[in-house]
Amino acid sequence: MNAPAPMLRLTTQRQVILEELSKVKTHPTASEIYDMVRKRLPRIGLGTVYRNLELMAENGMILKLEVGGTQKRFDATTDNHYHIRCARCGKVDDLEIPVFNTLTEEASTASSYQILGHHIEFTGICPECQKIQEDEYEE
Amino acid sequence: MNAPAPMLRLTTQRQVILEELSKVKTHPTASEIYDMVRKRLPRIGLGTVYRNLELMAENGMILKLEVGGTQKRFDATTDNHYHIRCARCGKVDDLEIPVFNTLTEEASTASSYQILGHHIEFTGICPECQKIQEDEYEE
DNA sequence: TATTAATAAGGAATCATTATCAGTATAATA
DNA sequence: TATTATACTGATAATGATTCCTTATTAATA
Repeated sequence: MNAPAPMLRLTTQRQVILEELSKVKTHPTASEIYDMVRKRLPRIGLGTVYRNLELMAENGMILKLEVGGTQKRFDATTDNHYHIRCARCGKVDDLEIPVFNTLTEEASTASSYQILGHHIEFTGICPECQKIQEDEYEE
Repeated sequence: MNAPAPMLRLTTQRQVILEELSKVKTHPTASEIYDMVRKRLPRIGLGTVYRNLELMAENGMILKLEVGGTQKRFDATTDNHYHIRCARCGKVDDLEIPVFNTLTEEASTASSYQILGHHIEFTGICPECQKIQEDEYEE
């Protein structure tokens, strides 16, 4: 059915993308990663960044976050954890609360889907944007 | 700061969009809603559908789902509930498990964000796609 | 080292969504 | 009811994110 997956070469581009993504605690979008990587590889193409993020996500090397907002975000930490997204600026951070492994079982009994996993996304206002909002009130 | 919100007129287009969205239990995308509405209003524009879905979401009449996948989805049921998305066909269904209101408080203590809410999205394979996968194995 | 398969870069193409604008419909009120 | 102000529509253009395509490179290995 599926063609055999080609072996992944560890090219310079791929390595740098992975390194830069691992450096940050945020969850950058493809074009943010492109900007980060371009400082070290000025001739890299945006398409290369997209292709490799996709390939590495398929191989479980990184996580592609299917969160709200218009752009997909990527994460070098692959173990399950939850996220919080700023409703104002769109930034995504990790949330340090334990993962509810029981949720998947609970969902299995409530649904005819074959459950694969779950993700919790909180919405809020980040500290920076809280400040900006306060300033706006003062004007 | 913000201009006063204009009053919302209940135009035919708006009414039909709301009616069609209320008819279905799924969570259609804007273009799916466009197709549904066009059977009754053949001359409606796609932009009108987008504009009105956005306005009605701002007014709390419907829910704009910030779920994974490339397209936004809309929901006529505005009370908080969780969703499950098919990893294969992208369909989104409701999940009948109770909402964890305590989660928001828990997140508040774990984060410096001002928490507004949360959403849980399960991933799985819908019954239809399970069938298709079984058929593929037999070949 | 020669072969070949995966990969890169660059640009075109696509898809979803938003913005613009000119004309129309509706509500407010004179 | 006529006038005026404003919301709204439909068509189309513009934008933004992502994917696709083509040709040239590059890494693995025979």
